[in-house]
Amino acid sequence: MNKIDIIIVDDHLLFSQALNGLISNFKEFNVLAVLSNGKDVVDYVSNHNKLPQIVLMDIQMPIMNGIEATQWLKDNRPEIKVLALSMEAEENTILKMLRAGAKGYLLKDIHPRILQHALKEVHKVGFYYTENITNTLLNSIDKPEQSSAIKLKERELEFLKLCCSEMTYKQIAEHMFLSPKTVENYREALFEKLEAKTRIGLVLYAIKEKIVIL
Amino acid sequence: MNKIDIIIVDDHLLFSQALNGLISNFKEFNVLAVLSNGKDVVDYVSNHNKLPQIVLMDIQMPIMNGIEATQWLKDNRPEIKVLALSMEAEENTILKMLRAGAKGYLLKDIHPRILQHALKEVHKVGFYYTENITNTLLNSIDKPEQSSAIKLKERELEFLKLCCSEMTYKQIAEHMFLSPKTVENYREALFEKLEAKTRIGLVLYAIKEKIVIL
DNA sequence: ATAAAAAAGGGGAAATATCCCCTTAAAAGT
DNA sequence: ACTTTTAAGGGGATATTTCCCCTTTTTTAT
Repeated sequence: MNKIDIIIVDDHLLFSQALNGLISNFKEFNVLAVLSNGKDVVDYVSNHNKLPQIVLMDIQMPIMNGIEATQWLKDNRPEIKVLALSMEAEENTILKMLRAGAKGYLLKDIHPRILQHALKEVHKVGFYYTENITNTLLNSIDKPEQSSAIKLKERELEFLKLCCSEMTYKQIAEHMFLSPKTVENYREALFEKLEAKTRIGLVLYAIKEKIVIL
Repeated sequence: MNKIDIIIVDDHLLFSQALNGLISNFKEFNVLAVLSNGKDVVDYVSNHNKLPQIVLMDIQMPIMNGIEATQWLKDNRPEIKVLALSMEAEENTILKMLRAGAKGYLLKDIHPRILQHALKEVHKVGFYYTENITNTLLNSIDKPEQSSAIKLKERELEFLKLCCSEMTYKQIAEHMFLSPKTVENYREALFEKLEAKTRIGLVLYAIKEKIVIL
């Protein structure tokens, strides 16, 4: 009987190693590699002949996160199924991950048996969506405004991040090598896009959307 | 040879089960139980004769968190050593956990061997402090103000929360039934206490300290 | 009881932020 | 080739924030 090859990607070594042990005990599966960030997956897939059938992917990781890595796999190796495994139960994150191509989304507080079942399903039918995830999707349909849909340009993002410091606009301008007047344009553009009336509003948006992390 | 009895406490079932497998493979240890929050530890310890020598404790858990559970153990069963195992690397959390009586503090991204070594050390000499933790302690000594120790008065807190909205100070004054000039006093007092130079600084503080939740 | 601290309010000035409307040059789309 | 969009910058006015120094009344400590 052929085992299903799996790659585990998680930056918490203790977790990924423990998971390795766990999955290796499932008779259907073989852990091909345990990697610690998205970049490692890209490298692995680019340099090995034997590829995994399933990648069990964390989301928050350094260098290249799970969303970017999943997108890359969808674009370059669509035959590899990604199953997301994260602690993050936030709607936005789930949506981003699914849009990037994940075939399922599990939370880290599930029972090992669920993981085993999910892996088998992903292999057999190509996906595994829990009730949890489905509900989240339903919720996000109900709300008209999906905040994260607002796309900011590189420079706007840079400006927004700087707004979340105690710099004045003049200082921000210097930092961005722009005239204070140009920086004002950025401010006004963001006020409109993000429906903010003051700089505080920009800061609140940036933090809510995790554009800046505190 | 007597094995060292351990209890694992973590609300992420997948992680705790995987950890269980991992530790059970270490020949020196025996996993007595896998529990999912602080309250379960208190119940377990209260109702069993065979007690663990070490509790491997997560921090963020529902019902009763790791800090409270560790404090309870210190007060009621001081012979049981608690080794904290968390993803949270924030200074405040580490300090709280150590003050509550933890004999060490590991991050979840360590190598399994470190965990094994830490458990052995905790059993042998009673504690295991990594370089990481020691540095954090040193840092917190260097800064005179240990953030969460800053105590704000009721009214200051109310004002601070309002600062985290798009209201102007004049509007905040009306809302608090104060003159704009009095509100200015609050602002200046908070600038000093929280070492902020602008209102943005106040907002960042309030969010960091979870005085306002986004 | 009395000194000290806290709470409330103020004057006046300079710096910043906010608003609205406008110009020019480069880039992108068609 | 031509229009549209974007990036960069400006003028000028008003509102808000920030700063520093001050008074009065009420609370709190000793």
